[in-house]
Amino acid sequence: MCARETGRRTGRPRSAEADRAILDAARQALVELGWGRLSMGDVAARAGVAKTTLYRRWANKNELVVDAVAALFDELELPDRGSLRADVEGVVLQFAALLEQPATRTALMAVVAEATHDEALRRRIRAAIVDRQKRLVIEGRRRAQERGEIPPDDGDPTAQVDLIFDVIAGAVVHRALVSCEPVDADWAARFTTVLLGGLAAASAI
Amino acid sequence: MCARETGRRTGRPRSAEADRAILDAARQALVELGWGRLSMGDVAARAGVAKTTLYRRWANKNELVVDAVAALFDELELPDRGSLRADVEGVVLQFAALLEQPATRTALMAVVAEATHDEALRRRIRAAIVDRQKRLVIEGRRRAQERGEIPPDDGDPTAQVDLIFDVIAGAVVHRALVSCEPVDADWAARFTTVLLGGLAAASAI
DNA sequence: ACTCTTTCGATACGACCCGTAGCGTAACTG
DNA sequence: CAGTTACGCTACGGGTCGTATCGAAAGAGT
Repeated sequence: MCARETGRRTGRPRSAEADRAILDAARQALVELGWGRLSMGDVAARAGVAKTTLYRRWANKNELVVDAVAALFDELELPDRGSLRADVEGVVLQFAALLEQPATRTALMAVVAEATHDEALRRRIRAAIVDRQKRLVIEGRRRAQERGEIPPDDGDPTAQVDLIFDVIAGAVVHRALVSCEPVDADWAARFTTVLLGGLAAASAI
Repeated sequence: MCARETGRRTGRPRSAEADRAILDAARQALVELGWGRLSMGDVAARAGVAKTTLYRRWANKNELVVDAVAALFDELELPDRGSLRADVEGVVLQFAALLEQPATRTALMAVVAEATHDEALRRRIRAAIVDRQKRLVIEGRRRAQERGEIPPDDGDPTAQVDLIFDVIAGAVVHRALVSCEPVDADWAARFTTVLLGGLAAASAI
């Protein structure tokens, strides 16, 4: 989205090191200053590059910050822990650990807030962050079906996947970012009990 | 937080009409422009007052916007609909309707994002918005216990109230603001089924 | 009526930031 | 070496924040 590949045959190549330095500087500045007080000049100074270099790669502040944030969520995974309950608790704690890092927390809230009145930014965030994490729900469901813990699909599972995703991500984000209370193993266990009990009741209809 | 009561014995009184005009203008500007592009000069112009008048009442932009937002959540209520399920569905839809208003949506996200790196603002928001809404959960629980739908408390119900609150508010906020999909009667019904089933399973332990 | 106190409107101001433009230089290619 | 592109640097216009200043207005008390 920043460096063109086609038509670039000669000339001084872009510094990949500068890319990393800029994104790191942007994340660091976002943590320390927040969205409003983050300035492009400051990011450039932290990265040790000129401000014009930032604008050669990203069109504006929003684009740069979103790119800096998107990479933070790539580390989420869903290792097979042997049972649906363990998988859910595992991903809840993993997600919570990510949100406990000030970088991720500040970045996510800032980006979501900015997207509230920017449709293009909203689409970009949904594609880069939200839809990507839904894979975790889909994968966990598939494993649980293979284990026989939940019944196989009858029809389109999209609605149920969306509901589960909103409940998990919503509850964790709300507790971590709005209520500002810890998402520890005890909370994860109680939350998982509610979620699995609820899904069992819902599928029994 | 703005008008002092002690020591104010004489002089020209503050215009209460200006207060309302400023808060209305701030909400309107927040909807149209978002946090980043909302300017104090613009709010002053919309309200028909001088910019200095804003700074005489609020220390800075954050304080003004938070005050403008806090009032939006006062309209939430929990009418008795006769059953726990109906009460939950009612408050979910009511909350969702509030979040569907661009004013509330933009304002909430902007304020939460701003609070991520501002401890004082965070405390203010929790006291003014979060803790206030927990009353809805406490009241709904009490009614359900009186009806015999859920067992009475054994010990401190704080943890369960907090969990329920995070699940309800988190799921609704996440669907409405992050997933950007509608919270309609169908979704509310399915969500309530999951929640009540989960609570029944949790209390059966 | 007169004074005192406080608020109000209007204007100007310094500081900061965004995003752009121009220029000379560095790095890489054929 | 010539051509092309990225880079650092500087400067700029436009906008905003928050403050300062000053005269006028609106009440309260005597």
